[in-house]
Amino acid sequence: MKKLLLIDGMAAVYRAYYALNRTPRLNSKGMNTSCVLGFTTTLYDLLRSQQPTHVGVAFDLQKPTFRHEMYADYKANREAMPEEIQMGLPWVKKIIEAFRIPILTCEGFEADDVIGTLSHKAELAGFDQVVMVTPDKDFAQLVTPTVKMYRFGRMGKPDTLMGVDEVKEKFDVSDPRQVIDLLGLWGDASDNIPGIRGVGEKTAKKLIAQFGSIEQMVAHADDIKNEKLRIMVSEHAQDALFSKQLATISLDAPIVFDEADLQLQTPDYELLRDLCNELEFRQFAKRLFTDLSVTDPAQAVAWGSQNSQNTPNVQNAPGAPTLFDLAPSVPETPVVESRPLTPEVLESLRGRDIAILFDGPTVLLSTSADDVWTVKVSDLDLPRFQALLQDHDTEKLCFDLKNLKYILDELGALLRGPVFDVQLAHYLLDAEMRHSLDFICSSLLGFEPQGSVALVAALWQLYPLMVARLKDAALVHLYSDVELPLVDVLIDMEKEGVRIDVEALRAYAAQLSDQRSAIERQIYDLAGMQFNISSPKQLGEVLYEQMKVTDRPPRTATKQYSTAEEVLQKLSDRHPIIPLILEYRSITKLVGTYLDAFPKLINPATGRLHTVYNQTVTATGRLSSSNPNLQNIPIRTERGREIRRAFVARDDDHLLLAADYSQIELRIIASLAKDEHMLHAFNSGFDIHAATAAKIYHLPMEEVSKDQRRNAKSVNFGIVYGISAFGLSEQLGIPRKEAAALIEEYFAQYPDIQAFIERSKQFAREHGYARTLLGRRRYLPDINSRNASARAFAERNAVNMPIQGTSADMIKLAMVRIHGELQKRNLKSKMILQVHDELVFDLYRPEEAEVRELVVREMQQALPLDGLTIDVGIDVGPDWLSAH
DNA sequence: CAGGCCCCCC
DNA sequence: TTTAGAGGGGGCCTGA
Repeated sequence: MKKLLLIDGMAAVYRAYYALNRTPRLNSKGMNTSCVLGFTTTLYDLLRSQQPTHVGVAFDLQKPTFRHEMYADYKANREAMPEEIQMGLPWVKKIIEAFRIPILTCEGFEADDVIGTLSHKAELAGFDQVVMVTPDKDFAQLVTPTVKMYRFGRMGKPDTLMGVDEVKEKFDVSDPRQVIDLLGLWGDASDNIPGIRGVGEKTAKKLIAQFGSIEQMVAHADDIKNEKLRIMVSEHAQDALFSKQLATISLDAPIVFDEADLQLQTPDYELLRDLCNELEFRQFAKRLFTDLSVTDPAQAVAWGSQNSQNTPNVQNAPGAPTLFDLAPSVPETPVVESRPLTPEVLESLRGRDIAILFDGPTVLLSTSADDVWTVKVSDLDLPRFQALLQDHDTEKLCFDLKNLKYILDELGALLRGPVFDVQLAHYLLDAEMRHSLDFICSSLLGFEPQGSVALVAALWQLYPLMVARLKDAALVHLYSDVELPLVDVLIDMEKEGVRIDVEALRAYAAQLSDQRSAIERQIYDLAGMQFNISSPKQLGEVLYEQMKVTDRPPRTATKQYSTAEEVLQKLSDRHPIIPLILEYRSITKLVGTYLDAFPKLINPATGRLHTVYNQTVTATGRLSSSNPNLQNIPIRTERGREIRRAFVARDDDHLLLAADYSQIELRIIASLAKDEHMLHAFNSGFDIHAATAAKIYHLPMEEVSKDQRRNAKSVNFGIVYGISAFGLSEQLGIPRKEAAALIEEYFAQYPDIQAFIERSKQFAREHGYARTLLGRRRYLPDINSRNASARAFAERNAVNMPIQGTSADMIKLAMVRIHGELQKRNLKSKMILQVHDELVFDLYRPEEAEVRELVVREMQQALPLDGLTIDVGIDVGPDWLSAH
């Protein structure tokens, strides 16, 4: 059995870097070792899991290759290699040497070609198995029964070992070697390889299958029946052939296949140990030590010892066990068996901590990673189940508590006692990651549990991990006192829903639709043709090709014609059709997104509209709302605002009450920055934007003009978002220089704000994350990036997140308290909506005074800010519009 | 069904 | 030569 493992060295280094550098690893000398450590463990794990007999790591020589010229654009735009990787590379090479693995290079060719050529030659030389380790799907072209592709997963996706079957399934091509034709034709957006625009993946597949290859297709392009396709293929024939050439991996690079050289050797333990010491890879060294001790206690004694004389010289000793004779150290997916959840078992589980998971019609309970019971919901002994869940003294472990409670609710079961929600905890630990249980398991446990039985068992492995990490990150308070109690609040709000005046909605929709029809006709008349106005593609063609409303058509990031509102706004006096299109768009949006959508979403059982609040979506800690999204109901324009009239109180005994934080984000900045001027303006009840204008224009407040106030308001907003001169100039429609001057004057007048912004960035640079007043975190891995735009993005987030996130913390706390008070006092008024800085209630009229007082007080006191009082505006009315 | 584009909110 | 260049969201449409 001969098995060759070929690793793309740079790809492994890059991937290691991006995977680990979220929390940069610095050793005591200040060296960032993330990519070296990641590479080392990757290499080690691959050797352990793949158990090859032969191995090699391929690198580019970083010299011009035959592709360089063709790739010129791409190479020029390519992001510079991060400094950490540059520093790490020599160490990576030392590690590879210590493992006694040959480094494979070939002048004029890239690592891909080295891997391609060697895998091909190994196959010809009678190897039983070749595994190519790479992130690149182009390698699918090389996969055969002998050659497999071990593909690094991209962000959050697991690695996969793909053989012929998987490649076939994935690429849907009968002969995997034909995959190249598809890739060539389609292009690869990530590498800027030109494809054929206008021909999609599926069409390409069909065409290639029809002709056999790209070359054949191009040669016989005239035979293509579909006119559009025929033209596309003929016009872009060169692109297609070129793309194929770029994406083709060489199988004949001038590199010698030396079987003896590639043979797996016993590592140079002494060198490895020294490297681990020098780099301070304590965990890895410990793992190596432990693994070694399994096979050979003599080695275990030597490993990690400072005295190198104790290191046994096992190098190439015939018959000596090598490191890689060991079982794979990549955690294997544990096999968990479940037992039937009988009434007797249910009874016996009383008093135990329970993990609960539902999988469709099945309920799964577990008391440890090894003990799982399942039963069909229909066969469940309900009374005993209910009794079990209501035990005050036992802990309930779950995933997605809100959803679980909905399911239990239908069964009439109530959850009591302490609860732990793995998903919610994971959200607090790293909000921007994915929060599916599969993903959490593979990223934190290193394996993907197969099936729900394994998943419910995995909860017990995740639980201590999450608790420890919450403690380490000082997130326990936020978890226990904010997010977890909020679950019940959100459930109640969702269940309450809001009443909609469907008739008003329908009448308004009809009225707007009539207006739209008239506008539509005018547009067709002006264009001289009918087309789909809602299709940006068609609209772009009509405006810029047919009508030529401008000789410099604006483009989107993907080179399509842009028809964005902002763009059309600027062109609006070029042709009368443009204002009509904007009008059409605005009406279509209102009708499609709101007026037509709401009636369909009204729950027939309650007659009310129930949104879903998602607690684990946003990067900053805000909630989001969907189905429908009730956080984006129009208010800015007259026409849009009307929609709010349809949001009405429950009945004649009720009114809607709306309470909102006034200028909360600016207040938070003022408080965090301890800016006296701004605090004073707020505490004196000044119009904050006018006060700002007065300062930057050096005028008394009374003399501030409307325009000056508007400018100041934009700067204030800009501060929240992470200001830039460009953004401000766009926003205000003023030259960039003026915008820059405004910002400069702002900072001169508010030095504390500027200092706060700098502090926020500095904190993120030092810690790798931004945080709110309550300690909520957002990780910013790009904060020290060499890529200026990535770094700038991270810096803006470093400033914005503490502000937006603190505001989210505040209103969440207020919601928990208000909900608690309403329940405690047994009030009939209900909290029904949250819109980031606003809460809406179905107010029972007799309770108006009490609820007003309660809501304002709790909102103000939920999270006191240093140096200023928090202002809450409050109003009531029969509908949402009049409650503003 | 995903991705692009667009537009509504805070 | 073109675009993007202020944070956070969600929904609709197209094209396959």
